[in-house]
Amino acid sequence: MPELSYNHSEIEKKWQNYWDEHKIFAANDRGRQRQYVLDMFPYPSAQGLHVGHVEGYGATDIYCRYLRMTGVNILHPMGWDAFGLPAENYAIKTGRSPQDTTRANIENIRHQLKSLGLAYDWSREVNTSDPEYYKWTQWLFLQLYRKGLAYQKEAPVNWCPSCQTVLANEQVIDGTCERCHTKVEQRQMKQWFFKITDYADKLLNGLDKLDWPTPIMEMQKNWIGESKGVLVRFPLISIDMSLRAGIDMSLRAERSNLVTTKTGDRPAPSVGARDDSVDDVVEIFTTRLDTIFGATFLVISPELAQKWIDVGWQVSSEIKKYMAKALPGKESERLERAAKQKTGVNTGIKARNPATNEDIPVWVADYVLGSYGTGAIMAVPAHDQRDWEFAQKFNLPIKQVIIPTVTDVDNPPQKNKKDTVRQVVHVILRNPKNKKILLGFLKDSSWGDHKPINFIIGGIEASETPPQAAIREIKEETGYDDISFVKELPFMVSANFFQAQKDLNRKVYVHTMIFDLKSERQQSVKAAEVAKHDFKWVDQNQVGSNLNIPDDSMSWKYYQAGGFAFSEMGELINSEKFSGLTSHEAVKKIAKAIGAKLETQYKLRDWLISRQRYWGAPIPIIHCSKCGPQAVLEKDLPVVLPNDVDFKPHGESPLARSKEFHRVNCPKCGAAARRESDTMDTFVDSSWYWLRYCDPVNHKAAFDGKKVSTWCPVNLYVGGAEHAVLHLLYARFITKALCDMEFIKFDEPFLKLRNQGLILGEDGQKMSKSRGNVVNPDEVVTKYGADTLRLYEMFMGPLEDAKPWNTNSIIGVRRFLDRVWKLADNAATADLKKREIILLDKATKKVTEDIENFKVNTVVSSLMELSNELAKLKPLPLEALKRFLILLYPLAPHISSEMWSNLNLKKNIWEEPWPTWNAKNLLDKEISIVVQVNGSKRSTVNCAPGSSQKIVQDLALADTKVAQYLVGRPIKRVVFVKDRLINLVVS
RNA sequence: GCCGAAGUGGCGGAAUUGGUAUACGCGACGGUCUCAAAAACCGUUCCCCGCAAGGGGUUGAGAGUUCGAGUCUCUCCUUCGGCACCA
Repeated sequence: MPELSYNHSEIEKKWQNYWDEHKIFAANDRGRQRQYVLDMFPYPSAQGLHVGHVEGYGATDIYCRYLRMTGVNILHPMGWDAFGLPAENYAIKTGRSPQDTTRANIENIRHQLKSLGLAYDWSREVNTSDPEYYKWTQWLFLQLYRKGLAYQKEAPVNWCPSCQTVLANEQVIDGTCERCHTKVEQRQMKQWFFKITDYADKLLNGLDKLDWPTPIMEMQKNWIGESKGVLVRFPLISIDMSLRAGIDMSLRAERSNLVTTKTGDRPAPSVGARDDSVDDVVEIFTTRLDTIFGATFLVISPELAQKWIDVGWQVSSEIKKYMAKALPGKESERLERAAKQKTGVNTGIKARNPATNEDIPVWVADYVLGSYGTGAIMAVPAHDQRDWEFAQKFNLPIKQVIIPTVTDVDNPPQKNKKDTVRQVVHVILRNPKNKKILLGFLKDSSWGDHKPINFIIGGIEASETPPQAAIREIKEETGYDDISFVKELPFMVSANFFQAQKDLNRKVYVHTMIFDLKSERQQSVKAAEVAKHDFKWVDQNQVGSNLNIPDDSMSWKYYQAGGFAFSEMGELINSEKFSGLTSHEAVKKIAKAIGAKLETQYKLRDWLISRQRYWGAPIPIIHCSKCGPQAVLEKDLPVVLPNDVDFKPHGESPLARSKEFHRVNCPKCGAAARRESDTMDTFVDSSWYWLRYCDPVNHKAAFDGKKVSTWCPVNLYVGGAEHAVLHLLYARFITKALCDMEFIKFDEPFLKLRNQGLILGEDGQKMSKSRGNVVNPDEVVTKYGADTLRLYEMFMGPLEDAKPWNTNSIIGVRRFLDRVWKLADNAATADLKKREIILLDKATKKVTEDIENFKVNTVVSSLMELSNELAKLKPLPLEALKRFLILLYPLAPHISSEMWSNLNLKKNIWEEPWPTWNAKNLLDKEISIVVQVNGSKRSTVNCAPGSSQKIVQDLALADTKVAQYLVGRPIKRVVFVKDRLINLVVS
């Protein structure tokens, strides 16, 4: 423990009280130059704040204190994300009501925040569990309900058996509950959803104009999961069922809300609405229409199969058995099972491929999801890995329709040479006795340095089949004549290269033929052939490293893997008149030819917001047996949580068992009705809290539009990255919805976002109670002070990085503050010398720019460097000390306020304007310039800033260290960078 | 498997965005003060050769672009985060 030169507890408390009492940080709605800087509000947990909070909150505090001194009026509020499960679970265990524990936790955390000296406007505090707040959360629900953006439906939902409630997709992590990591089950339940899918495209496009970290934007993009493709209708043949009335055999009608096209332009329900369908039709979605000639079967999801059964499809017992296994399954388990091994059953139904007019079998398999696209796919095993695996397992035909085109980089096609196309055979000749493969090593000098090593190669003559050509080439080139044809590799490749010997560019289509040697009998080979290449038998596992032409490398890879799906784009083959087109061209042309419809699909699902729990905002709906679900009248809000309930979860909300709560009259007909007993996901509360800060005590509305436009959208938002697809996505959705309803005038809530990284324990692991590596910020504040803790957390490294805590390192920061404290001992009135002004102006520039860019770690370094320099000055001019204290103030506000007040000046330190610097002062009188010879540093020379190349070059040439490198080597070139370096390039 | 971020001393990390790599701090070592210890202060501290002057090497690995690469390009390796049968 170091000796402390100042009493941090005393002075920190003193200034915290002063700021509080004088309301120094209250935001002014009428101030000019406004900025809204927001922290993600905490959940008031019993554990209180952790050091991770301090990092993010500290960073915004520094930024705000700095901005205030530059004359900006800041809104920087704080509040409580107070609803949620832990309080309720604690109530179940102890019987203490969530209201009580939450209140106590808030008291504690508010105290912690104040003890860190964070400059919040406490008059705007919000608490999402306060009826004055959740009244407006319920109001928000009603607005969405009226707009058709909140709806109830029976659907398979994620059920956490431990939390006894449903979860949103975003809250399921690796098939487990994000809270308790219990495996999530699927249940069929009637639940409330917000129609976030209506905004899929807007949520995606809106990202472009935001200043957000790339990883967060990428995560949102992936979560929204846009893919552009087409819908293709496959007529069904020989389906054995009683309904041939033109029913759209896809899941689309039922799930139309999930297929998002343009907002407000959703497909009409199509059951019975098709007048053009002669046969029943199954519609599939594909992004690879270019592969349709390779669609050798069709797969429907168990969900779609069930729908067919529901409308009268008579199925075999085999299918029934499969459905029983595949369908009711909990989806996570189903996926797990399917990942290991594909399963499925042939339905016996045929579908007509509209491109080939071939009839292909229709299978049911659980690797096709009922919840995406149309619930049915065309399977193209040659070009899709999943279809490939399925085809392998069930012995279904695989037809290659896309060919990869490779270019031989060693012998690339050349400009102004004749282009030729030909069909060729490449032969993999195997010796079954020793498993060796015959490779040809070309000797022909026309190939230059890059002599091909490849299989036996030859052109296919017009009169030949590929196997015939292969036999001929084997005999001609190698003399082996006792051979047997095994098969053609079902994978053609195409290669482009320049053939110097013939002086032309070749594009070849490679048919790879596999042959076995029956015996080693060999005929003699013509001298001309012998001169061209050597043939060598190469061990099977050496083949890959020997081959040096890309087409054979690729074929060999395919051969060795036992085949794979080639899923990249390429050139079409075996596709009738579309053969020869690129994938890209083919999509449009085939779509036009078969009448496929362009469509965009999203992975995003609607937001499930009901929770079967107590500690949340009740959903303001009344169920009337006559009138159906009715919105609670706005004048009757809030629907208040009853206090006297049994918290124990039973799979329905505890509220359902409070008669007093659920017995109501229908607001429409007045008859006895039942109040909705589910509460809302807490992410609904937090999706709009930042709006309430602008007008926190409004009793008549959620917020006043004018007050919101005063501050919003939020200029800077700082918080953890774990909310990437939760809170941050939901808040954007709610903002867009409120904008469309004209409650607000902007459609993005947070213009600039920064994430603080995780603070890890000293062991480099994530902090957790079970690991025992949790650091309590209160202890650090008590021992070293809030200024030290704030400074240390900033000094650890870049804001957004994950950083391990190191208790030892804190001492360095505290030592720094102790030295700062002692600076005052040497302070005296004295004029600043030129050198000192340069020092201060340089530091001012660095600190200012780094704060603006959130590079707070280097701000601390700069302040340390500056204080080390100032400590050498005896006496230390008063103006220098003042400047230093101002620069330090945003980071360590207590010590700098105290030292400032000790100087007996008129104003408080935070009332001072932020210092500026004079660009002229940033230059030293003399600077050192690096002298390089051929790019290596050899010396430095000193000269005045701005010196010309001539001056610097003369100095450099006069330097003895440089001279020794120039002996006998004339200077070819000189690179001169003003004020930085000179590089002498010699031969 | 796919998407993203990142690899620099014993450790946390700097590097004016292509121009003196290792700032600042921790730790370690040596010293001052002390009966002693702690604290504080001063000095040394990337690696190798050398008594020294000096020289050589070094930013996960390998190639490339450039007068010059931690920084740009490609390939690969490792770690972390996200998604994962999304057709």
